[in-house]
Amino acid sequence: MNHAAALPESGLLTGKPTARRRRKDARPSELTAAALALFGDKGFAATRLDDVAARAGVSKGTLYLYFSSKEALFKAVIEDGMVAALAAAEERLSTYQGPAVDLLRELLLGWWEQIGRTPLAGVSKLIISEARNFPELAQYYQERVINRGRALLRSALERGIGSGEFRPLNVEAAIDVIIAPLLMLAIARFSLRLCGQAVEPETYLATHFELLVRGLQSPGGQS
Amino acid sequence: MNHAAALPESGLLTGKPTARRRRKDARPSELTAAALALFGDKGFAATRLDDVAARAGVSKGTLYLYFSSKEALFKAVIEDGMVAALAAAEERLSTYQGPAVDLLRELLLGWWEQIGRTPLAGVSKLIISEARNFPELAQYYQERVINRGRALLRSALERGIGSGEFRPLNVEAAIDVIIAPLLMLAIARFSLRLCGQAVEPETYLATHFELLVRGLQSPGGQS
Amino acid sequence: MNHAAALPESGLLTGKPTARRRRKDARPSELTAAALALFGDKGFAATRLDDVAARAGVSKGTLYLYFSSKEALFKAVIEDGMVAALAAAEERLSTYQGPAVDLLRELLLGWWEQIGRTPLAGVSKLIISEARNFPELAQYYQERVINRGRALLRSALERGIGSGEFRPLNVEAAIDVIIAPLLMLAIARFSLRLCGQAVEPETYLATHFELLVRGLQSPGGQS
Amino acid sequence: MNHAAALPESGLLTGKPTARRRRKDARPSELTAAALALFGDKGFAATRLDDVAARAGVSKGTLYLYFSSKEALFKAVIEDGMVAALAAAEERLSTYQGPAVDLLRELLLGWWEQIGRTPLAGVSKLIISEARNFPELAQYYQERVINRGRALLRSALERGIGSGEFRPLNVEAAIDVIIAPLLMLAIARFSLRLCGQAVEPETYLATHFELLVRGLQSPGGQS
DNA sequence: AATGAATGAGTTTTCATTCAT
DNA sequence: TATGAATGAAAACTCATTCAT
Repeated sequence: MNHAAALPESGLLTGKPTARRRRKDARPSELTAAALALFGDKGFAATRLDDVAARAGVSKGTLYLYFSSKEALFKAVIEDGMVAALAAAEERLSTYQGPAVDLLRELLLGWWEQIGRTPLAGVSKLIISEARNFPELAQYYQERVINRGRALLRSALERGIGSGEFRPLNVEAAIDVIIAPLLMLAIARFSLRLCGQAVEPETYLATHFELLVRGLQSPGGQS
Repeated sequence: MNHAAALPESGLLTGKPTARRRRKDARPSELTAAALALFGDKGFAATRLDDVAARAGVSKGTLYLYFSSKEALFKAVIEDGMVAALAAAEERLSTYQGPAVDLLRELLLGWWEQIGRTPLAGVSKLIISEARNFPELAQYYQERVINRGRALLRSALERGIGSGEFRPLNVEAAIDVIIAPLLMLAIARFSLRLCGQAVEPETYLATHFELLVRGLQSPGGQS
Repeated sequence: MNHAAALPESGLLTGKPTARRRRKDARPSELTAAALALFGDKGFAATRLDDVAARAGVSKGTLYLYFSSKEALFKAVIEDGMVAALAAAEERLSTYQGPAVDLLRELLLGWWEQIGRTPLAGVSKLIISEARNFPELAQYYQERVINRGRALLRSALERGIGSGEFRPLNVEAAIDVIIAPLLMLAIARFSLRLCGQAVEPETYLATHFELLVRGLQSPGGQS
Repeated sequence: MNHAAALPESGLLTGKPTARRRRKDARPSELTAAALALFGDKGFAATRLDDVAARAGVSKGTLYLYFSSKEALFKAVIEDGMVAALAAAEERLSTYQGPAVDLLRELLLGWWEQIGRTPLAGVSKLIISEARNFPELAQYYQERVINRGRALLRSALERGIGSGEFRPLNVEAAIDVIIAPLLMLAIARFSLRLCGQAVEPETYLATHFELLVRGLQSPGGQS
């Protein structure tokens, strides 16, 4: 379902590396990108396919060459977003070995760099707005993206607790509390200035991190 | 425009305390309540007025006796939500005089009791989802509800910093970081289980508060 | 599914015998009548709902108040046609007791009077044209209408053979041969002048009957 | 316009008997054959050119190299069918000199062998279904095919009446009555099992012939 | 006040037709 | 010649809004 997978050399392999062919391979991701921008802005139901097509620079009929319905386009948008989000997470995941505090910082800043400040952030608002209208898709997203992100945080927290850096606490609840400001930052870009309104994202993230670290540290910690 | 203002005793005051009269006065808020439930669930565009009418137990035409358009109904839903939210805040605001930490706890728990766990929480998701489609309304909400909530938090933080309970920090950023987990808790009720999925709301809020207090406290504080 | 069933007194029974109510009850059969005329003329796919609505004197949206899709309308057309055809057959069926030859004449002429020369004849062309596109409906029609008509003919033939009026023959094949000219007469009204072109339907039917009776009679019969 | 005229030896005559050349010449009739199959099955409007192209093993664009529009393709299908039907009739027509009864049998069986049981039978259903949508074509078909077939039957009947084999009757009406079972047999192959359902085509035709001959014979005939 | 049948403008969807390759 | 991606006009379908009752 990920149409962006067309590698540069695919033309060579399939034997017809024409400009037209290259265009066709790129089309689906051009279309989902245009759709993401509009769905993220207006929501699924309020977005007209005419506008998606116009934004992508094609005619309305062309959308139907690649997606069988508006709903199929929506699903592809989310799925492409998931693939990209997972790839971004993959990169951040690395095999970090330092202190848990530093790992935590990496996760927060890495999320911002590779998701929060990119167009992918729109997927967050979209999923939140439309989850009830597309329950299976929402569950899939939950399992494949959200739970995976939570697992990254969980391992950082557990490592910190294990090493004595962090005090013992309810890890699951803490994960949610840590994620919430990130999601709100992403959402705010496509909605109200609910948070991050008065400050730059970087300042906001720094404050989040600072509060967090102090909140997590063991009482007799490195204060 | 605010139909929720119809207090229970309005019938008594106007001298016609019949069931019919009370019913008539209650109509608008019955309609906005039904609309809030559906708008919060599906979003504005995806909600049909047929369904709103059916949920309120009236005919579609009746909606137009009270609201001149779907958009007017939407605005009334938000405005009713604002009035109720402000009334709830009013109550919490009181003239609390104890330690800033206790005030902070009161704000968080009071929000949960009077907004987060009530149907009003749906307004949060709705505003987030539709802000871009109704910018004036969103701004109005921002000014009247969000900024007011932020002011409450600001005064608590500043009082704590002033008294030495809390360390100096970027207050505006901290406000956002404190609000985010609350909003996500509200949103999660009408969307994905994005957070609060594995734990009870009360546990979640307790963890949020605990992390927060430790994060805020002055280094040499009452540890 | 037969919307024409609205009896004159239905208004009384349901308590609101208003003109509007009477109209609503009559609508579905007005719509299927308009649809039959156009489907029979142009076929299902080539008929536009706009035209059906215009012929019925309503707007396109009104069609959707009564039928959930073009296909549902088509099915209602056929089903209404079936109900009417069966009612017509019912009447002809009576308890005829005379010679088989006379019964046969009654069946042929009765078919013409109550189906062949009425708008119901359009259903025959329609079913023939669209059977492959609506296989379940076609099978249902086959079972409920065609097989029932065949049964009527079968009993007439078997009675005649039993009484010695008719010579023994392959009854099933004979039924088909007898029906074919009737169907072609119906079809011709909505298609080419394939048969019955040069002669009046009554003359055509008389010739069919005459050939048939002579073809069926026992060699030593009533000559 | 008649592409079926490409005889097998056309390649030889033009001096380029390569497979490619033969393929090229055969294209139009491959396309009309594919189109006949689908038009006969689904009707003109419900058939997509995509499907015609796919069935013929070419791309959609290729259709337009040979036919300027869907309607032109339809006309070619009918015209090819007419040419083939007339050629088939030509053969049967011969200069038969025996008894009229035998001539009649030859016409019925010959029709079955050379039209009824071949794909040409599809043209009958197609013309019946689409006559109203293509009136000029229908009239052309009527004049060139139907009337010619009727003329064959007419001459057989008149010969029989002239020789005393058959009794005097309304010849035009009789022609229609004789043709109807043939057409229905053809139609049934592409539609409902309206007739011929319970018996084999050959049995059906035999019964038709038998009834017919007895129905036609003079009272004092060769019994 | 309340109803709900009717409307028609607005959207999605289809598919014959075109045309650059 | 052949292809198939792209188009856009036309058709199906939806639903906010109106209005006679």
